[in-house]
Amino acid sequence: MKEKVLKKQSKVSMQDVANAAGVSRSTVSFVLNDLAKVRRISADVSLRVKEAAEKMNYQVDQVARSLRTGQSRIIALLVADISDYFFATVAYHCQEYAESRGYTLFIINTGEKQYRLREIFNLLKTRKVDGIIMVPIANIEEGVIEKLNPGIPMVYIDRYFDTLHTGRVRINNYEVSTMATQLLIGKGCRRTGLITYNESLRHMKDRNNGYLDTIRKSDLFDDSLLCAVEYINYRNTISDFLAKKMRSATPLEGIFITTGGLSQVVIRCLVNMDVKIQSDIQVIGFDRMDAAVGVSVPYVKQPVKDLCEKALNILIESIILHSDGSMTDYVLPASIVTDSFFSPFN
Amino acid sequence: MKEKVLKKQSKVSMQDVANAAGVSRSTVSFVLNDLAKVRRISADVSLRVKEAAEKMNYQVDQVARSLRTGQSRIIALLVADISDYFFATVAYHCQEYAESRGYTLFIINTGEKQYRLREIFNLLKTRKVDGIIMVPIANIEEGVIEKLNPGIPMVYIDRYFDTLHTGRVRINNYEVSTMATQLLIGKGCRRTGLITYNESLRHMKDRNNGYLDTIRKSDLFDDSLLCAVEYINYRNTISDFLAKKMRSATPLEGIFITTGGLSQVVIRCLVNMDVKIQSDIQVIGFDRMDAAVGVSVPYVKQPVKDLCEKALNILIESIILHSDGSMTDYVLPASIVTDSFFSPFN
DNA sequence: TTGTAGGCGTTATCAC
DNA sequence: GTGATAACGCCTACAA
Repeated sequence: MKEKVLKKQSKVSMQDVANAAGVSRSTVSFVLNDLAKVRRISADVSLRVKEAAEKMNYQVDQVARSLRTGQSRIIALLVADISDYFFATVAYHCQEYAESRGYTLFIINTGEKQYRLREIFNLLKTRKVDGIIMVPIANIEEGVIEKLNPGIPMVYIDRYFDTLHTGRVRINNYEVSTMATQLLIGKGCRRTGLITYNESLRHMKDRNNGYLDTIRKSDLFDDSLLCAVEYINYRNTISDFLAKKMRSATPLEGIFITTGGLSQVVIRCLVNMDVKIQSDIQVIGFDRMDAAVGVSVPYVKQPVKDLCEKALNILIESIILHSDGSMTDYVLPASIVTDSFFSPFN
Repeated sequence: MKEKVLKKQSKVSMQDVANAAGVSRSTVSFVLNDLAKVRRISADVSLRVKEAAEKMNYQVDQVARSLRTGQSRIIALLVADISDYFFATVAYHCQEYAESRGYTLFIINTGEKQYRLREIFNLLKTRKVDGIIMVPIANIEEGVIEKLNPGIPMVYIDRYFDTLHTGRVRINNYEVSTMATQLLIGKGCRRTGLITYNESLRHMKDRNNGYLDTIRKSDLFDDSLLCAVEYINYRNTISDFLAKKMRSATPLEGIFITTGGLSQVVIRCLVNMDVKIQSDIQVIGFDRMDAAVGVSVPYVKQPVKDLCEKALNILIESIILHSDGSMTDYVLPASIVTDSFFSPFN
């Protein structure tokens, strides 16, 4: 007979609970999955099952469940660089919120490397990951990611493309850059520079264009004040640029910087050159201002926590509704903070 | 409404490959798991199977495999705070190395919260995670973690306990703190303070004791120069401490700081107070010195990458050998760097 | 209202 | 040398 009375080691299976409660496996399954009411299982039996499960410390085998259901209650976060503070903060908030929604977060570091994507997507597929939150890889071509994704619901966060391929959550990059630039102009800066990445992704183009359009509108455009760097060796590029511009007869009066990492470098260079921020020069940075010691550097503050929650909300909804392509373009407003001491994020 | 056809396509199972190759599932399994030689399967069949699998883009279903084997080729990293730069760097390197060893890394944020551990361990157990790399939670009592761990191989990284409960990888905290303190004394600092956490874990006690023993040996001990902070509100504590000590008639001449986060705060406070680092006061910090703009602050540099690789090596070995308790205490030497500009880690 | 049984895709133990 | 055939633990029609 196939009565599975035998217990394997210390592992408690559903059958064990069923035996203890004197019911069948299916009854246990229904009760523990809160389907007792739907299946009209008696309160008596229900209680007996729950008590037995509790007493035996029964834990659902998620692997077996995944195999059966094709789902995993796992969401993957594909982040471009986990050692970057901004992304690490994204990871933190996604983890917190995913957990509160009953999902496990799987943090994967793409390292900005496109060649890894195929393998990563395969992995996620074979692990039956339910959904993906992704920070697109720098300078990747439109459509590449979607082509590799084997049908897993996905939402972009932070970075995005010209076209809306899939749901995405982001800040109002263009508008906030406009505001920042206006702020600098309003402070009387006539020669306002831009330090940014040479990047094809739209979020960066939006930040750049917010600056450019505003500068042009005020007739202050000067090509030589732009510094668009590559991802490699940008420290030297920035250092050289600033040295040249600050030593000029007509030095920079203001700078807008489009990412947190670049802002760090700029601040350090300026301090190194003994340029007094907020008096010699006006600066507006992006994200964290850890490098801003002794001075209060205004910066664009992204609502990271809200971004993460929204991204997960959209993703989870499309997982539940099986609506593969939730084409939402969710925009949260960023703000400009003028005192950054000790609280770069929140 | 979207079509579900896309989803269906990539559902090629072992049976499909077997059919295509005209063999049985088991043969396919043996061939693809490199057991062809052991099972003495003909080169002919072997090739046929491999070609079929390739052509159909067959991917092993990891969930089904896990259910069958009880393993997952997943390693979990339980990190105390993923938004901390040091730990984010640990995560980065663990991910990279785990991948190169054929494992997937599952990054979990404990958030320093002990009450989460039970649930997390259950999760890992039911997902059949093969092993754990853990940064113990701050101020947790000895033995608590081991009691909750349901038998999953584990290795500690960075932080550790008095007793060797499980394999661990760490730096020579006591020795490097001693070196740092000697360095300060050597520079002529007679009043050298310590800024550290009030923490029961051994790694911190080692850092503190390295300082204390050295200071005492030189007869320079002064209780009032110690600042041991809690994890909450430490910024104000430090700020107040420094303000008081620097305004004193006999101000601090040197400071040793035992973590990266604290170092940041100290630097910022000092700069804010217009204290000139390296002339008014000598400082040796820990880990990253992003806050150190315009000055070169010496700091203790941990070999993060090596720590991670070693931890994974030990863990994977004990997974493979089924040797639950690899009681290795692996110590890597940290060094003291005197120029921290632009390269805090590596 | 509860129980039976089939199957998810793999691996492993047998026979042939 | 190769192929049936059990498990692994769970969910869920479908019976009873």
